[in-house]
Amino acid sequence: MRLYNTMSRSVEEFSSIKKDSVGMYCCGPTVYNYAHIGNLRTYIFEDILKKTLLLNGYKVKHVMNITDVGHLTGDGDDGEDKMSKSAKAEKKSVYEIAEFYTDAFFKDINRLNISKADIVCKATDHINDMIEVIKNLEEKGHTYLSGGNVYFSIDTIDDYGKLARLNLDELKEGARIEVDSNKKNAKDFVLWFTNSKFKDQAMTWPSPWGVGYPGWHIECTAMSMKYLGAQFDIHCGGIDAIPVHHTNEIAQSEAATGIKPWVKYWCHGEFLINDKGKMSKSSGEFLTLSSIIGKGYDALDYRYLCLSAHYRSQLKFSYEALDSAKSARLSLKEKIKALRKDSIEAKEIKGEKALEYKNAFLDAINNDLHTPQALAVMHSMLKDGDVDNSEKLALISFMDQVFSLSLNAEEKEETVGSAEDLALLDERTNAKKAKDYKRADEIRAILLERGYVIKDTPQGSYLEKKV
RNA sequence: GGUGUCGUACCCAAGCGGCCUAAGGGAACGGUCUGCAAAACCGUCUUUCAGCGGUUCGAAUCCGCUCGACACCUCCA
Repeated sequence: MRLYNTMSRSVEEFSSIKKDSVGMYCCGPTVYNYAHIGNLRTYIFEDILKKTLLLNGYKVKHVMNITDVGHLTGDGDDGEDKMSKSAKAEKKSVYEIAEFYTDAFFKDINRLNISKADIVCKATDHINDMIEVIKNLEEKGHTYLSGGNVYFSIDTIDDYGKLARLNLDELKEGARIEVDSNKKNAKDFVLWFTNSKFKDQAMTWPSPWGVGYPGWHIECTAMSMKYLGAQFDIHCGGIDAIPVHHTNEIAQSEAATGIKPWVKYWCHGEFLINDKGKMSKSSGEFLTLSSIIGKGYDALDYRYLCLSAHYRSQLKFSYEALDSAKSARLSLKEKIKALRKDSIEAKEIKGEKALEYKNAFLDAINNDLHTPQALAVMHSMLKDGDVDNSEKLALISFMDQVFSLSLNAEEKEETVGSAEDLALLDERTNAKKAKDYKRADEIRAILLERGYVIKDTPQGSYLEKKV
């Protein structure tokens, strides 16, 4: 399979460090608020990547962190700790806040059919691992103490900023925030704080440098290496992580181990945008999964929408687009249900035409996760009269291993509607037989009002929940 | 101020020098089916790829300019 590597800015043939197994680390959420659907887009992309690797026969060890220790708010160095801020606003302890939003996050992930990481690790459970990395960096001379904090000195390495291709001379220091005067180089970053900028820093731990808390990047370095080793295959995240977070992770990780490259493939998901630009937690308004579900959409409608665009291009969110995804997904399910209604069992994919579709699908998905094309293959396949129905079902199941749209889910059908509703349906059938269309239409209207749509087939009529 | 990315038909979105007189989906409209609908199926929305100019035998795809959108240089997916 081929995969775009941000490090090389090109699509590369993927090969794992260890034969047949892949180590994959994905930056997880900071749990001080609900994830918005833009955040979720990245996890959907990572899920597609993981499932594509699995489909290609790799064993995947997928690690994701939960950032439950605060980061700064949007107000630069004077800001409040995000966790503390939420805690204060909701009158809960920071740990309660973290737990609450962690649960909410996994609920969202689950509704989106995103498989949970094999190892989910919390930052607060790994403070000692972080301290060990910082000690290591200190011994190797990559750090300095200033103003009570431990900083990483980027001038001690010669390839800082290689991932983002930062041109250090041209960056405008302090363009948007005031430069921390304790820093030797404006791009240096904190590994350990003892001198908190926050008045009521709630989470602190003892360390060789005093009581304090870790910097913003060290957790991913410490935890990824703990679970995946000093060198691993894939590191994912949102595209925004490239210039600062991932750049700093690379700096401190490679400085700590001396092994380069620390990570072989860097994969980043693009943003979901709306007419005002990207959604973001710090700029206030954002859409959560629950809010769109509240508007009558299924979480998987959103997943479908994400799959209809390539993960490396921005996706314009609108309700019109979401409606389109919803209709597409529903009609897909409808067609598949019709295939199943003929009581056909999914069988092996053997037919020449069916194999062509299977390969076309693999070509698409293995070509840098080209989900839009893969979806197009699926649609054409369903329309193709040369593929028999049982093979269609088998192909759907095969493709849905990656799509995860629950397309072929055996739903408890038949029993839609109460006994009373079904009696009405019967009455309508009889009315129709008696050519009493007036009564038949009345009943259809009544059932529609109760939220059911009648589907007439040669085998009889049945009810379906109105959508 | 610096650095990038992008602008595809009504909407979302692939395509990145010839197989493009542009995938796929959605919406809309027409037809088949149906007592009428719904669903399904078939067809139409397609000489056009922000605009202008250039390179080329050939451009949506490369180059230049203009206009517009977005992102990063703070935390952010």
